[in-house]
Amino acid sequence: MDSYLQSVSDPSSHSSSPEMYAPAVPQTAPTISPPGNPDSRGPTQTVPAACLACRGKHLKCDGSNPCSRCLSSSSECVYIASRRGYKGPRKNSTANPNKRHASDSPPSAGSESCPMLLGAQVRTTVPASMATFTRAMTIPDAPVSPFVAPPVTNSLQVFRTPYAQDINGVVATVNSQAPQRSIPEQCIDAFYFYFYPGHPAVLPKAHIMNMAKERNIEHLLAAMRWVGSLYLPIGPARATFFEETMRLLYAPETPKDGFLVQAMIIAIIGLDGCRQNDKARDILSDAERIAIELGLYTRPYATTHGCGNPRLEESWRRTWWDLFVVDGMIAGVHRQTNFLLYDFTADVGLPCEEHEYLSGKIPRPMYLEDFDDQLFSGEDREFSSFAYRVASIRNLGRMMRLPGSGFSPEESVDRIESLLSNWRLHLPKSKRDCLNKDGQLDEMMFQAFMINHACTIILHQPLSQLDSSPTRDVTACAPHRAVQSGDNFNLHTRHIISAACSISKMVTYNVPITSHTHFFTCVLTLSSIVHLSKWAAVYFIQDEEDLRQQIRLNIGALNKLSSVWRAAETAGGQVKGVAQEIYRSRKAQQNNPQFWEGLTHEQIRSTMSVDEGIMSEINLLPSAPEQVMPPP
DNA sequence: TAACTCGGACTTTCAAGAGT
DNA sequence: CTCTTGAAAGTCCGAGTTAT
Repeated sequence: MDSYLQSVSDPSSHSSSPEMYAPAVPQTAPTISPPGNPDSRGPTQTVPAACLACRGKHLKCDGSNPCSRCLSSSSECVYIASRRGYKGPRKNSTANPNKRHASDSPPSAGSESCPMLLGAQVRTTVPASMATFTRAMTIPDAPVSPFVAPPVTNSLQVFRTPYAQDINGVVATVNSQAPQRSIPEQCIDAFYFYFYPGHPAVLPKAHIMNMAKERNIEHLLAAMRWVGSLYLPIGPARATFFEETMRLLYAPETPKDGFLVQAMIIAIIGLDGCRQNDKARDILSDAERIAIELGLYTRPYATTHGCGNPRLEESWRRTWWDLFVVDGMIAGVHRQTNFLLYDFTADVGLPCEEHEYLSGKIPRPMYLEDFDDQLFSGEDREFSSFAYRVASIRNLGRMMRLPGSGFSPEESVDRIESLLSNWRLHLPKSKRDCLNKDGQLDEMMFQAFMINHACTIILHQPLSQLDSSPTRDVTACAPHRAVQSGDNFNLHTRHIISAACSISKMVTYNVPITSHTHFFTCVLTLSSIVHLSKWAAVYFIQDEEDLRQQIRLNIGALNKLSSVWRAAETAGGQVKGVAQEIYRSRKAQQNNPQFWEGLTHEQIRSTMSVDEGIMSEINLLPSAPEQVMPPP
């Protein structure tokens, strides 16, 4: 972090280029102030930087903030740093590897810089310097959005299909007479539409915009813009948003408060999805430290810092618990951190239901002790979906604290299985699926179930009958774990197959798959490992058609997710590679007449046809990306 | 006729290499 | 270190298109 801070905040660290960006552009703000004094220029003089709205429309910008055009159209006037003249990092950069360039394309996120590829990689203690970021990381290829017109000759044209988001998840196309929305505005909209349902800690949009008028939360807005931009094909602006986010997170002027923790959580998830796990973990550890220093985990924090605003108080409670959940998810999927916050005794209130948060009718919070008490008292009180999500991730923490964390004694496995089953059994009727009362997807319950199923697989796989060695190459989310033999073969196997099927079923909820948390990618990969292991095991031949459908669902989902998250692209490519290997191996086996012994003609024909079917699904996946990232 | 779109001329900026 | 060069990124004029 220090090297990054220095490289960003200390202009003297730039040996040959004194400024990060165009000299005419001040570098102190994420949305930079327009340069120069407009009065000193003649009316026809070209301004050094036009705002995004004017640039997009090819219109003259007066350079003030807000510029006259934005002022008259009441739209957000945003200036971003210029990348003019930049042609990639200097070739002889070895002389000063820490030097940061205007749009420093971070080095390839190959196997070294992309821990998702090598889950077993040991965490580095030295935070990555800014020089380790690649532009490829921040700009996934061909991001798509169902609400944005497909790319046309002029890439800016796509932004002329604006959309707005009703906070309940309903997207309404903005009526064509509404003022045009700037790219940053659209990124914020994309954040709220795609990302927010999965991590609803920050204030709802209207309230965060009001907050921005009173407080310095530019770092939070920058993080929201960057993550929102991942869902939109916005070109170079994304790299700028990313750099501004990273700079502001550690800028001296950024206040160390709950908003910073919120910004960090957003950045952590974005980085993790872009396969920058090292950097994500660095920020996670900083976010945890700051959250603990602030006392975010204590009951009084919300009221003390809520300014008498119940919604803001709720936002602080959500911030702690979302950090808690993200810490657990990162530990669970990569198995390189240890879910630090699990051991932290927090008495902060549990979050309320989403509709209550959005409407502002915030009930008095319930607490984790209430939750634990009701489990033992036997009374079935209903808690919020967020609370069940917290409870689900706590089970993951308990599982991770098992002695000998890889291959636990069966006794311990049984104990954790009881916790997982109890969590499911004690759900109130309204929470037994992922749909709310209106039949809409309840993303908090979705994640709660997702975590529960993932725990089941992680817990039982080592003792299961399925040999996962054919899938050893699938390490996109976590290192491969060899299967040990055990006495309870069939029971463990049934558990993981059932969980893998449940995960595949979760793909079918009728919402954009990219609006789920990006950690769903890793859970899909877990599920795919089970499906592929099952396919590789000849004795499961009887339900291959179901298997084919489940693999198809997983692959379709990974394909969709890869349009936003590079991590999904990697996982999908690895799943494809393994499937091809299994297919080749099956074909080789099938050449041996003994393979077909005892099977009817019909079974032989069906097996071969399902194999072909599975491969045709698999081939829809892109191949695993090269170790060295291609330029964006 | 006003408002909008966007091709493209022109300008600015940077990296790289040559020269001092 | 300065100067030159080539190319990418940026500004915004103005012709063409669309909406009112």
